[in-house]
Amino acid sequence: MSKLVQPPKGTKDFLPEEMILRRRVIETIRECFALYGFVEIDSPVFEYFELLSRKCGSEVEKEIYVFEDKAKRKLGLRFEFTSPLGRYYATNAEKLTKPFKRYIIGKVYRYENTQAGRYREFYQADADIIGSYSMNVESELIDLAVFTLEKLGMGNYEIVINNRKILDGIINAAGIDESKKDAALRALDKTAKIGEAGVIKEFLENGITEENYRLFMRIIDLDSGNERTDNAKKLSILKERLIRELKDESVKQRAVEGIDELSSIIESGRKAVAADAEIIKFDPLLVRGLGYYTGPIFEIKSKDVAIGSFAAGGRYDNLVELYGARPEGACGISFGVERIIDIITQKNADVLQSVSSPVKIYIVYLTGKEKPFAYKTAKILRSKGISAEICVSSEPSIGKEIKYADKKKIEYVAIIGEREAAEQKLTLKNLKTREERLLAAEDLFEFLR
RNA sequence: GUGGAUGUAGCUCAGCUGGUAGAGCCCCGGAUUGUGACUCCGGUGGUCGCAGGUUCAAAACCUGUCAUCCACCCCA
Repeated sequence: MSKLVQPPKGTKDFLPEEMILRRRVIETIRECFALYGFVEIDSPVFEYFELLSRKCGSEVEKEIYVFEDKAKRKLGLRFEFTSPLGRYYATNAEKLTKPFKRYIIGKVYRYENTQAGRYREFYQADADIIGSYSMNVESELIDLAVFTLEKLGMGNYEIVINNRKILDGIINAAGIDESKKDAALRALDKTAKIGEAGVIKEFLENGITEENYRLFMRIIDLDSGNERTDNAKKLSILKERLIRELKDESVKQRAVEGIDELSSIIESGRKAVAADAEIIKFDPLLVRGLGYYTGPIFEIKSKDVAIGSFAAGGRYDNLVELYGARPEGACGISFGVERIIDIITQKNADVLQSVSSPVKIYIVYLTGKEKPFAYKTAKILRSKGISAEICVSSEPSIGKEIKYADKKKIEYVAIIGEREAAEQKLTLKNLKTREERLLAAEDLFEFLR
C-alpha cells in the first residue's frame, strides 16, 4: 500500500463492524457515569501549549503534539483530560455546581512510539470530582469503576492502589534524598519488570546506594510468614514501621495520613463490592506518572490480557490552583477505551462476529409498483422505533438482497412483490431460522416488537 | 528518541542459491429470472510497502524511507 493511502502512524480506521462494539463500549461507560450523577462536558481538542505543559514534566511534554496557528499562537493537542479540566474549572468555577462531578469522553493525542495497545490517537473516558478532600471521592470512583467494568463484562482484573504520601514517607525512611526521589520511584516502579538487580543498577546510576534500596525493600516487606497478608494488615504493619522509623514529624504525619486514607478507601471498598474485595490490592511499589498526583493513586489492569493498565487515576489536590482557581480537592479516573476493547476482543475472539446489526429488518420490493407500500411500511416501523432499511436497487434480485441483509447481520427480510402487495401483506423471512410467514403490514410491528 | 523483527491479492500466507508471481478464503458471474450460509463451473483482482542502487535480469542482494509488531522510555 502506498504511504499516501495509509492512515498516519498510530491512528486507524474503524470498520462498520468494529464500530458497533466500539459504540456499545463507549455508550456503556457513558451510561454508567451518568448513573452515578456525573455530568457531561466538552472542551477543545487543542489548548494553549503552555497550559498543557504546565507541571507535566519533560517526559510528557515530549509527547504533546505542538503546532502554531496562523497568528503564531503555540497550541497543542490534549494528551489527557486532567490539565484541560483544570483550565475548564478555573475559567468556569463560578458557574459550576460544587462538588463538580463531570465526565468527558473523547479523543486524546500522544506523540509516542506505537505498540499493541498504544496509539497516537485514542479515546479516553474520564470522570473526575473537584471540590472535595474526602476519601469518599476515591471510594466513589472505585465503585464507579467496578460497576462500569461489570457492565462491560471485563472479567478478571485488579485494582492496585497506593498513596503518594506513603511513598514520600518510605523514601525518606530509606534515607533517599528528596532530590533523587523521582529517579528512585521510577526505578522502583519497574521492580516487577527488571527485578531487584535491575533496580539496584538504576539506583547506582542515579547516585542512590544499594543500602537505600535494601532499606526501602525492608520497609515494604509486609508479608508475615508465608500466608498472604490482607490489605488492612499490611497497612497497619507499614504504619507502625513508619511511625517508628520516621524522624521528621511532618513527613511522619503525612505518611500516616496517607495510610489512613488508603485504609478508609479499602474499608469502604470492601463494603461496597463485598465479595470482590480481593480485587483491590495495596501495592507500595505502584508509582504512576510523576506529574501532579498528591494522594491516593490507582491503576486497573486485566489479569487475562497483558496490555498494561486500562484505567488509572488518583488525587491531585494542587490541580485547579495551578490554573488560578481557589485550591480545591480533586480526584479522577480515566478509562482507555481502545485497551478495554482490545481486552474484550482478545478474551472473546468472536464478539466481533457475534455482534448483530442495529437494523432489525430489511425491506425489499421487487418492482416499482410496490414501492409506495414498501416505503409506507418502513416509515411506520421507524416511527415505532424499529430500525428498518429499505433496498435501494431499482432492479433487485431476491437472492442478492437476502445475501446483503445476511452480510449486514440483519435479522429479518421483508419481501414485497406483486403477490404480497395485492393483499397489502408482506413475506417476512427470519434469516437465522429461514422461516417465512405472510403477514399483514399492521401485524408486522406486533411481531417484531 | 534507542535497539530488534516483519512488510507479496480485500484477508491468511507460499514463492529454493536472483530469471519480472501463486494457493486458500473473500469478491463477481453462471448452474438456479421470487429466496442467502452447502456443492459445481467460470472470472476479476498485485508497478511484491515506497524510493534509489548492484545486475543482462531483483519480490529475493545493498542503502534509504514509511508502516506494523516486540523490547526500552513512558503510558490509557
